[in-house]
Amino acid sequence: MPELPEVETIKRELEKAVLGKRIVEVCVHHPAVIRQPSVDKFKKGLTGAVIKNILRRAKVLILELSNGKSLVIHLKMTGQLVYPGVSKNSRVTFKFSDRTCMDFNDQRLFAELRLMDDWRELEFIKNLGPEPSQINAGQFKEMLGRKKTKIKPLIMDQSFIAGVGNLYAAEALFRAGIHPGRAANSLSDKEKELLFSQIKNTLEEAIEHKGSSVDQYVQLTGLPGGYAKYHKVYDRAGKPCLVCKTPIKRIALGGRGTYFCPKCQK
DNA sequence: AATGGGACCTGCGCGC
DNA sequence: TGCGCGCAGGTCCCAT
Repeated sequence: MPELPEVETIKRELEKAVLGKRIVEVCVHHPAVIRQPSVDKFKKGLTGAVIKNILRRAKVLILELSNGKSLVIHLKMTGQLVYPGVSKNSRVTFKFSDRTCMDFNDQRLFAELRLMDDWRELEFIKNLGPEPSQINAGQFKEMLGRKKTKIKPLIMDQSFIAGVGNLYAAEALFRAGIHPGRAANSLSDKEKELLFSQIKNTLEEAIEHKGSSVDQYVQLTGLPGGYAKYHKVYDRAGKPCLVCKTPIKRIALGGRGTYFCPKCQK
């Protein structure tokens, strides 16, 4: 499932691969993924446009175009962008003037593609909290202070802080030694600072390894990311903690699978 | 305000 | 062998 590191990886690869290219044709093989506007307007608005700028906000990719519009892509769980495209089971194919193409794939059809006049007007983007890289520990502490929510669902809340999903929330909490079910305002100042630095560290390390390939995520090239082998708790239920050998536990928090070490995380 | 659950969707792994 | 079930998770939406 693409979270901040996976989307950032794709963003950086897109900059190398398709920035400056002109889109000459868009083939929509599964219209359900086009959320805005109509499929027809989507295709017309993209055809002939040059990709001028590529941005990431939270888990959202934004391709700004020469005609002033933006292609806004949320991969959700199983969305993929692959370049050069192989046109096998793709939901959408983007063809460029140099005769190369890019595939958008999405097994489960949760992903969302939009063509917008101003991506900043997307409600989801308006409501996003800050990027972890754009705040400091003091600000993070202040944000946490007022919240009574359980800490793990809170750091996964995109309106609280942007880009952290289920996997990295679990990993960061393990590294900070904090139980995922703790009330946010029960964390000591020291724990808040540690959690903040571990969120940043975990995300940065994952970006260095080009993301975690669990489920469907692949890099733009179609190759898997390399970070999954460094996971300490995610998807390791029953396996020994890499620090203390206690079996990793799985519970549900906010309806999501939550992995933690009952001994290391208090 | 916070929390829980279901919905969206499909493929996979499990148990019988 | 084959079937049915639960599960996976990002986000939205509704109910409590």
